[in-house]
Amino acid sequence: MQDKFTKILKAISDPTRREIFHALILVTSALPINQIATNFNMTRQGVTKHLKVLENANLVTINSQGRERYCIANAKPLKEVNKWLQFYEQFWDDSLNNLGKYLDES
Amino acid sequence: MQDKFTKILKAISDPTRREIFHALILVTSALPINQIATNFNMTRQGVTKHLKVLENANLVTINSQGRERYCIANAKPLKEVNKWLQFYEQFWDDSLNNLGKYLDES
DNA sequence: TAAATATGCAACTAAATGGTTGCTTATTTA
DNA sequence: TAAATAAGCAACCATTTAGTTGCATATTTA
Repeated sequence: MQDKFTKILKAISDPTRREIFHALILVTSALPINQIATNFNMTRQGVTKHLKVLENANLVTINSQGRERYCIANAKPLKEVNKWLQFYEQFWDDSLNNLGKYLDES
Repeated sequence: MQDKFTKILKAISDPTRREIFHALILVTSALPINQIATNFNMTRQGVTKHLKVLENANLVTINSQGRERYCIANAKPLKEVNKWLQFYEQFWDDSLNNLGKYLDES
């Protein structure tokens, strides 16, 4: 299907998913799907779909407890995005760019 | 349509576009569309479409010179992604998380 | 000026996305 | 045990996406 990194970026490229992820990060604890859904102007199934995408990117972990499914955010995959960005930092930051050139020439 | 930040994330969430962007960053100079297209296993029009998405996210700047259109990469919008990630760093890095807690309690 | 080159534009396609509704199933609770 | 609650699953829909082909246009170059 899609490589892990692409899944992560696709997951966070949707504003609603970023909102869901952010809300889950802030509460720090795990929340049942219904409780998450009530906070969004969308059907439960819509939210469930977004949660599935986040889960697939490992940005959310879901585990069942009785009839409820508790969702908790996991920021770790974002490290990969950060790592990917690091290479480009020298190109957006001119002073770092100069440093890069300096190191190349020495 | 879409907010600027979402456009940036959507632009880099496609592997082909990341490749195009990366190639452009590496050459540092501006390249005509045809020259970019020959390096990808895709029609010129396909590449053009991707370039348009990148241009829309301001990750690529295009300017005409005669019959050619020169494309150059611009990494600056990636700063915004970096900034967005900064908040979540405390949640993926446990030591920072502890620091955060420590600061909260003091 | 005629041929070649670089590109744009439009139409089309298949698949993915973001969302819905309707119904079923499993677990609680009264 | 019956009603209420939490959720899954499937089908559907409109829009976007990633890509194509075909053709027109503008600029070079021979």
